[in-house]
Parts: sequence; C-alpha cells; structure tokens
Amino acid sequence: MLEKSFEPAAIEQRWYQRWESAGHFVHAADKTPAYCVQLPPPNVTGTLHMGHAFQQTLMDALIRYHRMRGFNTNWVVGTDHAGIATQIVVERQLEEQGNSRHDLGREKFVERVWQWKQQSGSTITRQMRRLGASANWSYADTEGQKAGYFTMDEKMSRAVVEVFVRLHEEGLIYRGKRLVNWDPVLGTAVSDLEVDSEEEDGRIWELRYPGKGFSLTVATTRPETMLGDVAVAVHPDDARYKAFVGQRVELPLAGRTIPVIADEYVDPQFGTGCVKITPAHDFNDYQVGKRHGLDPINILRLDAHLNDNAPEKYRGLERFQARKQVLADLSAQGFLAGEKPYKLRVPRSGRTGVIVEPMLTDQWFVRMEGLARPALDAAAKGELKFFPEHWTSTYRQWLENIQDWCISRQLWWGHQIPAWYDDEGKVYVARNEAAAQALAPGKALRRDADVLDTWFSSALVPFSSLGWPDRTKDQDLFLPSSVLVTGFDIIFFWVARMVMMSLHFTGKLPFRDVYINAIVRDAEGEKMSKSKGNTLDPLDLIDGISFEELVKKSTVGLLKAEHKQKVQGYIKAHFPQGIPPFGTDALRFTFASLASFSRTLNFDLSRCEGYRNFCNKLWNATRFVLMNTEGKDCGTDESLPVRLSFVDRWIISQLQRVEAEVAQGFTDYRFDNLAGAIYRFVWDEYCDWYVELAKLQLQDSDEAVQRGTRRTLVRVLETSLRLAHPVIPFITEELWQKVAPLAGKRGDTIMLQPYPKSQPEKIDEAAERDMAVLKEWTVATRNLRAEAKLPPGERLPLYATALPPVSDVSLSTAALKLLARLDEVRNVSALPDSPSPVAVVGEARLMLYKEVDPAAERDRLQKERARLAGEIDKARKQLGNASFVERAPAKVVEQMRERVAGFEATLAKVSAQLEKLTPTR
RNA sequence: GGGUGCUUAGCUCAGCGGUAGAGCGCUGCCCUUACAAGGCAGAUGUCGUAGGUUCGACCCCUACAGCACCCACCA
Repeated sequence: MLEKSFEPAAIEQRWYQRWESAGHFVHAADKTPAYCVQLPPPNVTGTLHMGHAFQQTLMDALIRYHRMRGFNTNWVVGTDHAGIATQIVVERQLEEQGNSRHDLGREKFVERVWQWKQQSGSTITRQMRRLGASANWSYADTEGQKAGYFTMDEKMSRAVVEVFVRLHEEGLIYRGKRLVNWDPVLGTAVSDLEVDSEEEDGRIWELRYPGKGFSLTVATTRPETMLGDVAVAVHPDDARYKAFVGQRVELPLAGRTIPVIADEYVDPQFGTGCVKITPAHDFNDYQVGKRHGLDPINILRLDAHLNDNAPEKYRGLERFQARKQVLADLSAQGFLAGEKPYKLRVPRSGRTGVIVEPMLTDQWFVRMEGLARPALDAAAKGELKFFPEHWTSTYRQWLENIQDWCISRQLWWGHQIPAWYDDEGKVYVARNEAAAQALAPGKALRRDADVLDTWFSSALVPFSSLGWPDRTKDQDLFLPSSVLVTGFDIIFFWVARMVMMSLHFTGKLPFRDVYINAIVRDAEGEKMSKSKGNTLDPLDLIDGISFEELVKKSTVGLLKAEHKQKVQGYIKAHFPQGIPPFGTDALRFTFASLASFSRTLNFDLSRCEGYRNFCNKLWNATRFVLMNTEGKDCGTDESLPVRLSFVDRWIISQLQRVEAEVAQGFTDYRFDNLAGAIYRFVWDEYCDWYVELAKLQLQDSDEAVQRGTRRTLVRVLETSLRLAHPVIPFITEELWQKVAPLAGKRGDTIMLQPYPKSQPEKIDEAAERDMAVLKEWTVATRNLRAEAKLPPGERLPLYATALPPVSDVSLSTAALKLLARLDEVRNVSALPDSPSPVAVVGEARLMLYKEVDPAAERDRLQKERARLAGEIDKARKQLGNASFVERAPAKVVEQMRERVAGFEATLAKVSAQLEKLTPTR
C-alpha cells in the first residue's frame, strides 16, 4: 500500500543509485539509430545553479524520451578546467594564507590546483545526479571518477595538442605582436568576448598641444596616455586644420614634438575635430599609426604602471595615479583646456571586473575567416538548426564579422602551448618536446610559457570526447550529436567555435539542432544575483530549507553589511517560511512547463508548488487504482470477456491524442506544451472524469464491465506513467513498479520500457461525442445545484425534457446521478410548473425541483438572455455581411449559421422560462 | 550606430486569420470512502498605441511608444 501522500525524498535516492549501478545510462557499443547529447561541461569546481538545473532537465528529458523509443542514447558529460576561473579561486586561497602563486612557483601551483580539483571536482556531478540526470558517467571517463571527461585529462589534452599543431601546420594559427585586451590584475591577455563594456559616468578632458603660431585642442577620456602620443590627427577635408597638416606640435610634459596628420578616421563633427593618436594604447589609434608609419610608444608595464618610456617623473606610477598627476601638471602648465562629465563605455575584464588595457604583446591567434565560412553555410543550408529559430541571426552576424581569436593566456592553469623556442627566438610547434627537439637538433629549447584559452579545448569537445584524433566507431555513431542545449550567452564562446572546429577537423557538424534555453530569472523577472539574495539553489527546492538556513547560506561571503541587510530583506519577503521540499520531479516538471520559446524563464515558487501538487495527484490516483485493482481480475487474461463502455473508449481515445501531443512537443522542443498536455490529461481527464466514472462502473453487476474498467484504469495509468517518465523520472518509476504487473508488464525499470506511441485507430470519435454530452449535462446539472445552494447531502431528482443523446443512456444517467449527486433522473415531457432554475443543454431542458426565490431566478435568466442576444447579434451581423457569406469558406459560414441556430434555440427556452416567472399583470 | 526579443486576466505566460486561454492568485460552497498538496462552481481582458491589408485582425504589414538583451573603435 502506498503512503497517503507523495514523499519524494525517499524514492529519489534509491532509484538513482539503482539505475546507475545497473548501467542503464550507458550507451550500446553498436546500435542505431543513435541519439547523442553533449553536456555543456560545467566548471569542474563549480556548483549547480538554476540555469544548469533547467538545461539538464531538458537534456535528460530528451535523453530519456529517446532511450525509451529505442535509440542508442549517449549523454556525453564532462567537466571543464575553466582556466581563469579556477586559477583565480586557488589564487584566492593562497592569498588567504598570505601566499601568491609566484611564491609557490608554477609546478607547485599547478599541483595545488589539481588537488583542489580532485577535492571539489565531484560536487557538481553529484548534484547532477540529484536531478536525475541519466548521463553516461563512465563514458570518456579517463580519470575513472564516473564524471565523464575532464577537459585537461590525458585524452582530451592529446586532442588539444593535435588540433593546435595541425592548425599551425595549415597556417591557421600564427603568433605575433598585436594589441590585445589585457587584464592587468591577472596579467594575461583575454579575448574580445571576455571583455564587457558598460556605460559608466566618467570625464572627458580637453588638452591643448601648442604648435608654431597655433595650437590644437584634443579631447580624451584617458589623459595619461598622452605621454604615449605619436601624432594629432585631423580629417583631411577639415578646412579648420588643413593648413597645419604636416606641421608639428609640442607634446606637453613629454618634451617631444609630434606631427599633425590627416586621416579619414577622424570625425570632424565630434569634439574639436582633433584626435590624439596613441597607437600602443588604443585599438583605433593602432590602425591609424600603422597607416602613417608611426611607431607605437608603449608607456605601460604589464601591471599597468608607467614604464621607462614615460618621463621620469611618472615612471612607476599606477595608471590612475598617473592620470591625476598628468592632469595636475597639465593644468599647472596651462595645457588643460577643459574638463566635463562624460558617459563612456568602459571595457572591463569579465573575470576580474578591472578595466582592460589594450596592450602590445606577443600572442597566438587563430585565423577565423576561413573557418567561419563553412559554419555559416551549414546554418544557411539548414543543416544546423537553431530553436528558437531567430538565434540563427545572432550566430550569423557574429560569424560574418569575426575577428581573429587570441588563444594564448598568460596563466599557469590550462593546456600549455605546444611550442618551443631556441635561443634566437625561433619557434618550433610540435606534438611533444622530443618532436620539437627533432626539428631543432642540438639547440637548447624552451617551452612557451603560455596556456590556451579554455574555450579552445571546449571547442573540440564534440569530437574529442568521442576519441578523436583516433578513428573510432563512436564518431560514426554519435557525431553529429543530435541536439545541443545551451544558453545564448555562449553562442559565440562555444557554439560557433564547436561548429567551426568540428567541420574543419571531422568534416561533420558537432550537432544538428541547437536549442537555446531561456535564462532563469526570479519570479519577478529579475536577474538572479548573489548580492540581491534572489538566487535559488536547485537543491534547496528539492530538499527544502528553513528560513534561518537560507539566510545563513545566502549571506555567507557577503562582505558589506548593507548587502547582508538587503539579502535578508528579500528572503524575509519572499521565503518567510523558507522553502518546502518539492522534490526533484516537481522541480523538473516546473522547468519543463516554463520552457516555452521565450527568452527568459521567471521561476515562480508557486508554480513549483502547483507541480508538486500534480505529483501528489498522480500518486493518489495510483493509490486509488491499486486499491481497486490489486488482487482482482484486471483483464490480463485476454480470453475472458471484457466490455468497454463509451467512457472507457473515451479515455483510451484521449490517451492517443495526448501521446501525439507529447511527441509533437518533443519534436518541436516545446517542453511547455508536452508538460501541459500530460498535466491536463492526467488531472483534468483521467482523475477528474475517468476515475470518478470508474467508481460507478466498478459497481456494475456485469463482470465484463468491471473487468474492462479495471483493465482500462490500469492500462491507461501504466501508459501515462511511461508517457511522463522523461520529465518526472522518480515518481513514475516508483509507481510503475506497482502498476505495471497489474497491466501484465514487468521490468527492472520503467526507463527502458517502450515509449507510448499514439495509435490513431484507437481514437474513437463516437465515444468522445458521448463523453462530451455527458460532461455537458454534468456541468449543467452541477450548476443547477450550485445555484440552488443545495447542501451536500441533499439529493433531488433531475427533471429533463429529454435523455442525454448518447449511445448508452443508462450509463449516462447513472453517471449523472453520481457526478451531480442526484436522487434520480426523470425524463418528463414538460418540466414541472415551477420557478426553479432551468438549464438548457442541447435539445433538453433540465431542472432541479426546488423552491427558489423567483426574483433571483428571473435576474439570472435575464442575464443569460442578454448574453445570448448579444452573441446572436454579433453572429447575425457577420451573416448579414454579404461579402462574408460570399468570400469566407463555406465551412466557416455554415459553422456560423449553426452557432446562431443553437443560440436561438437556447434563447427560446430561456425566454419561455422567463415568461413563466414573470408575474401576470 | 547595427541587430534581436517582448508588450494578452491581479501575477507569470501560452495562443491562433474565423466563439479570447492555462497555471498561480481571488470569490462562494464542500474534510463526498485516491488526493484539503483535494472537490465543485464562479468572477476578471477596448490582446501597448495609431494606421493599413482582409468579408473578418489579438494574429499579417507599416509607423510609433515602452521594456529587455546582444554586437560595434567614436577620441
């Protein structure tokens, strides 16, 4: 016997372990068709957040759905070494101990990071298991930790080196001194994508550069860079300055003169029309300098302090101190012409938030243009499809304007670049040191100290995880994978790069479909952020958490007291009771239900609660079925007679429809639709109608009717469980184990049972029509009850001028008696002469015989008459419109006519009743 | 500057060229032998604004407004 209500905690733990240890998540060596999903590898030291939980729910639903449909499923998972992020974490730890990575040295430091990875690396994969993720943990599991691949493990690293060397051989990787985005705190280059520019309040200053007999005023937001100026540029057609082009002006403080040059880049309308040119510290100026053959003067050290190219006074000053000093000196010497507040876009490092400095350094780049073209073609030809489709344009736009990718990072944690230098600085790129040495016999080689951008290895995952560069059968089976589920924020970072790399190295797409999931926000649509306190931990939703605990964990690590206050306030307002335990299934069902094609998903706790209630409903429906079928004849013996009523045939028919809807939902990646379809079928049809009517049929004297009812109860439920399993795996497994035997089925697990398939031949329109009538009569009669405000115990006869027009009248009237709590149904030629409320259903008029207040009833009828008159009027107008009748499809016109006729018939009956109530004058 | 998305019930969102929907919330009645995490019944919308196309527009087109996001080098 089942517990009285659904208690998720116990069943979840048990079933996940059994599934995993039984090897149900493992792919088959050689079986088609294959279905493969690549998990966006989470940061190895990270923890699961709502975005992960959402994504993984969808992936797992897809995987489970296809597994049940007999696909050879392989959910390839792994974790990412997340170069910068992980290095920062460990550096912070060292900092707390008063150490820096430089104190340890590279080797010791990297060792330390590995330790940290081993220690915290399993957190996120453990959490994924709590979500029920049926991931292929043992696949590509080089490190034997049942966590899939690790982007820095031996096998994955081999692919990285191979790709690097090959791209280099093909001339697609090059090294050069370029201006790159530099994070002066981390001391590394970062790619364009890792820089976020936000508009901030700043100032703009005007500086006067004197020439012979004239002076030019330039505007700048970064006055300290003037020490590295090499020219002042004006627009070639600018009449104001034409005369000065070619002359020189004095560069204040620096004791140099610089030329006045003409360049189209200058917008004469903007500012003074004069631009200072600082090639070493500005991307535009760099181009201008190049065009005019001006050598950049770099005035900054890598830590953003001024270097020896600056006048002595400023050397060693930090960049913002230098700014102050330069401004003070310019002002004192009369060269500062103006200063105003100004809104500017400040480029900040995505990791440290520090202002990024354009810095002239030696870096490695990937030439992107040629790689991008095939990636664009694939999307244009529809071989690569985005869901929702509009993301294609985001993808396309970026690829069409792609810049070379700076892949070197001046970090210690990551794939060290496979390049060696001899004493003359000549570079040898090779698969390993010995191979490099072979290229440079007798020379002393030194390995490039840099590591690769984390996204470099991520870009290879779709094929490196399948064993590339070896030729493996898995690449035939699982490449391209079926669908990638990921967030829009990494379309550039990851999606596009995977497509390019995969096409280039394997000739195949990494995946056919890309589902871009919504961003999870809080219930009000606010971004979730630690400082607001509106983040939710998926595990807290599953297990529940007390108010005190929640406050404690949300404020830990917050330094500012005001933040703590704010967070506490938010939690008090939104989770005064903490969070109750909803269980994994409820959380998953919520995610699925909210997964429409909208761009954001506002996670609402009350929705989660609603879907927990749904789980409870399913649980109790099963309880009912078990109570009424266990140990009884459920019709598994096909030789015994079975009679199915229109009610049985109706629910079976509906089942076919919901199965088709769910299948469509999966095809379209409309998880909201499929979840909604399941919800409505289970709750609104099976529980609200079928189970209630089954109660009646189970009392039928005919053994064949009882048998048919039990069989239908059990079979439809058993099928529903399979239908819902991809979304709510735990509860369906638990219940299926109990229900399946009654339906003559057996199995270790529901997850390997065949997925329900809609059988159109079982759609029974006659039964559906009968049921529609029964529902209509029931609702109308219940309405009469509600109007009459009958106490629950009071049962009255229903007077009806006709019997329900269905194939089985006695069943229908019996059903009516049960569902609308009637004493009996009396078929009469005329309703009793009474002011009691009358309902009109089709041809019939229904009345519960009961004394009522005639005035109230008159009121009600008048309202109803007005409504009907309004509808008739509206429809009549349409029909009166000649061009509607002529041009609209005949079917639509006919429908409209029927509509009017129906309304009019009802109106007549309502009017007649009203007549009766109207006091005779 | 370029691009994308959104605007429908109190809230969060579906929706479709032909009778405006769901969940939650709300109101009333009910602890009816699966379920009060429940049952039954009910109320609620000039579908952002203005034009256009159409027999017919919430839906298609145009413009506008507001909100959100992405990309881009304006000193």
